[in-house]
Amino acid sequence: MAYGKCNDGNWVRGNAMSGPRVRFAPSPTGYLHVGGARTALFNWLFSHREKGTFILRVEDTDVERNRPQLVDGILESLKWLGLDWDEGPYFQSQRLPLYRAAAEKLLANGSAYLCYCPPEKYAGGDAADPEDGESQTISRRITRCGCRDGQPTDPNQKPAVRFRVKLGETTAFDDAVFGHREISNDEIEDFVLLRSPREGAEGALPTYQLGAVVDDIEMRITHVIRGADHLSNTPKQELLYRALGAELPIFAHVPLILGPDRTRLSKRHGATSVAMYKDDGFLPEAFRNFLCLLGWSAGDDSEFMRTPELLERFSLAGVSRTNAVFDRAKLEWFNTQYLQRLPIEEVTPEVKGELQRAGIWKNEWDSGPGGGWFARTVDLLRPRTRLLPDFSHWGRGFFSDDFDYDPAARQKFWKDEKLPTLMAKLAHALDAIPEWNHDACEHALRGLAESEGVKAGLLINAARVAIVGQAVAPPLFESFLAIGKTRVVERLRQALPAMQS
RNA sequence: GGCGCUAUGGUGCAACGGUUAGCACGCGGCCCUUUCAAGGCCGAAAUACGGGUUCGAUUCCCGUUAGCGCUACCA
Repeated sequence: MAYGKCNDGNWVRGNAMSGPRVRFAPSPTGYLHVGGARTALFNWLFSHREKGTFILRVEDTDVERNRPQLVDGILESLKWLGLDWDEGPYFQSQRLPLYRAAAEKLLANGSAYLCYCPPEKYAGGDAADPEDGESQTISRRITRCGCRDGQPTDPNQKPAVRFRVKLGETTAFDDAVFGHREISNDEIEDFVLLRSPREGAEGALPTYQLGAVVDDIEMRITHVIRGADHLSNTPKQELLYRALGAELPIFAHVPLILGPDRTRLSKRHGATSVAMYKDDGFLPEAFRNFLCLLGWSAGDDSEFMRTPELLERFSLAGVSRTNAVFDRAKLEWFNTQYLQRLPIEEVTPEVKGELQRAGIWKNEWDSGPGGGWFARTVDLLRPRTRLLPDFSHWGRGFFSDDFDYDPAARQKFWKDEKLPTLMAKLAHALDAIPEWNHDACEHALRGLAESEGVKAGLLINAARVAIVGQAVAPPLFESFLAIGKTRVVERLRQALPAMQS
């Protein structure tokens, strides 16, 4: 082996002069999905851990399926996740001459040949392969047509360029995650390098195999960290590296992320795009922490790990080989943990963003005396929050006078018919408090309960619904302080009519 | 169909020849209590199956099964 593991378990070349170079190469056929995000995260962690370079490359060679406008969304999602790159984004669509030159070289040295078979002959293999398992058993076979031996099937066709796989040999490589891999070349088809030029197009487009390898060579990628769906493709790429006279990078394939039904995660599983999680109100760091633990572990029981710790502990050696199911419940748990455990100054900006989205943010909370109030209020609310929108939904009454009474809360805590009278008295008693503090409020309320012969809980629960419209809220007297005397008294009085109905 | 990869509670991970198989999420119960969370404690829940190797297999080997991947002029 030309390389080995260094102390921390990460694979590096023995004589690496500078740090490793890795890349994340999404293709703009959709949004950034969680599987891609996890791959990007591993690359990012690895490159930072090893003081290397993280390159972003957009693989947009499939004109048919490409949606250029999706690129921005992908970049945005990466940024939201905090996965910044050092180079790029490079676009394969702007590097076409590179791939064509490589194909020429392979043609010239006999590693490739022109294939004149009509594309339809091979295209649509999946369509012809019935998912239902009924009838026709189309066994797909390894493509080896007459063109390989210089007998063009149809010289009138515009040819594609295929790689000439040397039969009777074995191709092997060492994967940093899956270990030693070996396959007989006889199992590898003569894969296409350059697609046949289409009508009206200016030239031939490369396939994934060619594009990825040429770019990885040209960009001097040292570690290819990507999804395990490429494990079976790797021998082909190794053949390409050799035919191009390039040194092999270290491959590290990471297991796939599955849906709850253990099939590959896809749209029908619901939220699969990173953007949706952002919209749902997850914190990027919580999402990162969760994602990192899908297919990787620090080797012990550690779970809650902030990014610096992840950076410190990440290693390819800790990557598992089994596919993992994406569990939203656990993601939410992580978010809850972050919402509660982060230093308050790290969560207030996020809450500010949420309140802005909800249209109830006031600039006076930003700094000065008001800033202290905002941070204290967020701190008061956060033990009961799970996602960011909780602040603007059930926490709305703390920031806005415009809130509704939750029907279930009214139903539950406004049942007692004495309540309107009691609440009026409570409002009066609170209004009379000279110094608005926790104990004074509690004193006033409990005193009233005692003199009226009712349980304090009755007043507490009813008052809570009256001041914030919710059955769920922080402890009442702390809520009183956060909302302020004037508003509390006002809201108590305003609730009276609703309480009677 | 062919080739390959994988296999620990429902889920994510630990145990890398010897443990009463550990942790976390979720679930159930209890405590706390001013609602609801959080937190604390307790509990149910797993080595896919069958053969080997070994004094001893979750762990190593083989087979079966299942899932997934590749088998495209997609990436």
